[in-house]
Amino acid sequence: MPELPEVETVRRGVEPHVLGQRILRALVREPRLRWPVPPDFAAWVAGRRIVGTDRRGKYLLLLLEGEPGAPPDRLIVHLGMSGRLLVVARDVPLRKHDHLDLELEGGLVLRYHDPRRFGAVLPWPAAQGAHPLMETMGPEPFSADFHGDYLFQRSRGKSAAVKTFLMDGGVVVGAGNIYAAESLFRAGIRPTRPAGKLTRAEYARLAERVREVLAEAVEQGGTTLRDFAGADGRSGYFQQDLYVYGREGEACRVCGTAIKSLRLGNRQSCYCPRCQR
DNA sequence: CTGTTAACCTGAGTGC
DNA sequence: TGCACTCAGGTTAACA
Repeated sequence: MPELPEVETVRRGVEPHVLGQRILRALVREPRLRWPVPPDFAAWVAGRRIVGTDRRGKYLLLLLEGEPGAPPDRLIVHLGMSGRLLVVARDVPLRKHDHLDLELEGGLVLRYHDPRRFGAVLPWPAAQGAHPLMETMGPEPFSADFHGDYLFQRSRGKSAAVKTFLMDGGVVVGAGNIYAAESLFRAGIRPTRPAGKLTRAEYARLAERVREVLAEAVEQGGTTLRDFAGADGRSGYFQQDLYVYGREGEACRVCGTAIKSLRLGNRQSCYCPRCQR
């Protein structure tokens, strides 16, 4: 499910409900996520106040009040492929795969739901410094560090397909299968081109389109194909704006040519053979 | 080092 | 209906 726009949509949906709220109690029904929820998790979060939210790549962060004067601890939430983080009333009945609840003092519950359990909920004390997961990440697409020249430099000597390169979280965070395909379409670049062979100008275009696509998708509340929902359970709308993803065999919305599909790194990759060279 | 593949897990869809 | 099979928005461990 969730690439950067979906995670950002969830963050924005969650934030107003949780800001300043104290977590009264945590209930872990199923600790077996991508990484196990540690046994002391409930004790670690109980009584803590949520002082902020943040996002790094596809990771949603809840900032928890630490010792006075100390930086906030973090609760790292990853939605994997099928995860949801919902704000619900306390009496909303449990469904299958509701793995974890954070009960807030105002009466609401932050509920983590994830059928495939590819996601994670991890406590991360500030005293432990940066999480290893965040250490190896590339720049945020909306940061000043992300631009065409950066992609150009990073890609030199690489023979891997440009789409694979773009989806590598060590290069830039946030673009998964949908948005990599859409960005490449808008930039007019074929996903199979070896990353090291693109020109500086092509990367300038690509960086711009990556930002554009992600920004539009955030604006639309993300893309809902199956599993994704915002914190309020509602769908996103960006699926209406897709040019290539999931449109194999359909007519290109720009030139009418049939959209083609192939597999790159075991991922379906759709493109327009006429618009993308 | 780079690049590719399989694996993690459940559910939905398809074809027989 | 049911069974076997394929595929799905992410990430990483294991391999060549």
